[in-house]
Amino acid sequence: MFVEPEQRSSTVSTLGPMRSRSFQVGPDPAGTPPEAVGPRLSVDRIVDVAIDQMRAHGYDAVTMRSIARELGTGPASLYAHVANRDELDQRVVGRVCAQWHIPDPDPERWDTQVRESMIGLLTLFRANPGVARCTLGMVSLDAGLLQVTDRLLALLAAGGVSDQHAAWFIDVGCLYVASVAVEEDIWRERAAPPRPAGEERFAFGVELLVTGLRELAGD
Amino acid sequence: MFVEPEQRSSTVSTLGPMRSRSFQVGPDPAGTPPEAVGPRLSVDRIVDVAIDQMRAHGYDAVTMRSIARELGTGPASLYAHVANRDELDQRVVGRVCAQWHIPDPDPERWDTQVRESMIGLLTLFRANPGVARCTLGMVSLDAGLLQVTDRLLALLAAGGVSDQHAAWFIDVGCLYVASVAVEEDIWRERAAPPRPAGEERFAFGVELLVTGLRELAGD
DNA sequence: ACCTGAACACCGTTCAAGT
DNA sequence: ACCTGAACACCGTTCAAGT
Repeated sequence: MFVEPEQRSSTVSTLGPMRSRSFQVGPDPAGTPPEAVGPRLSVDRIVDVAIDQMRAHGYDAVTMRSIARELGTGPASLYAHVANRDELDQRVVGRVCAQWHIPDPDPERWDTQVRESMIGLLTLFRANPGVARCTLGMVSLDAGLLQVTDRLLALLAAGGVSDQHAAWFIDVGCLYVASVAVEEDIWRERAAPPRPAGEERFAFGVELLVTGLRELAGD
Repeated sequence: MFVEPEQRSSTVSTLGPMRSRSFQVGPDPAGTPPEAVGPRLSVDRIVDVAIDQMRAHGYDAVTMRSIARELGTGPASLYAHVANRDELDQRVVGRVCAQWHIPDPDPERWDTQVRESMIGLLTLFRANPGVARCTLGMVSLDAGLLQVTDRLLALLAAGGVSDQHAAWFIDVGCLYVASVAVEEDIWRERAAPPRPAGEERFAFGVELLVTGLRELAGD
């Protein structure tokens, strides 16, 4: 399991160590700080590369060293931008989950909306193989989900779910989705065929949780 | 994160490399093969040490090298008994889950028995910190649970749950229990106080799953 | 068959030094 | 402040050699 020489797409790989300020294009009015035109390293660039490498080669192939290599530097340079590997993984989850769309609550069909949201998260993990594995080391998925937690809480509140139950449900639900995604990643890496009836199995788990919640909120 | 000199309990640490056949006690009739009296290394001894070290120092502190060190040999020696680290982790889970007690089905209160079984698994993981983390790399917990899966299926059958739903429920249920145990391990390793209301939170998840199952099995 | 020492090809992280 | 080379203290695994 190693990272190949990388004939990956576009821009990133063409940015060698010789990139300099003189390549600047467009207006550069008086006070534009240097960072605005793209410093060699940044948290965003590091997270970008981490996600790209996970998608291309799987979670295990991504290391501080492989990221640094692609950015044309040594591993030590990354530590000016992220504290350690754990923080990097957390930021990767944050970046991906920021794309998670949760609808405005419709009290008539809040449970369907919850089901759809959980499927949406799985879809996101499937589009970014390896990222789900980053969540396993985290104490709680919530840390990477601050942005969307409020919208999820609103959805559940529309169904009459108490704040406490809602918080616990989000915990359990995200844990379930992430676990399924991690399993799928492992199968994919072993080049095993996707488990038959995988979709039904996932739907059943979602159904268990939502039905349980509807029932418990009813009384 | 390193393994301390080990002032661990009883027998294991006193078995030095000088252990010899002459310590044999009891009858040794004609044909007893040498393995019967305890070879220096064996899968069981390796798994024993792995579990002991996880309990004492956490999952991350246990490596092929730390296990070999305690057994008075080098890491290469372990590979005569286990194929790799993944297989070792799987055997650790198998050993611990073999202690999982699942009651004979009582159709009157099958759902309570399911609840109690899930609490029983969490109790087992709590008694063996670090072991839950071994399950995360496994494709499915089932691999380490062959022994008890049949008894769980019987329990669910007594509640009128279909075989397919039962299999899926066991998957989801075990995944949930293991995830909660892993979270608790991480908190413990960070010396953080156990999350307040942790017990209630776990019970809520169990309740979601069992209520959902009862409802879905009802129709 | 079982065990070993030594090596291979890696890790994450630190640190003094440079700009 | 940001970046670097070199080093530290590890990993899992392999392999030729021993018994």
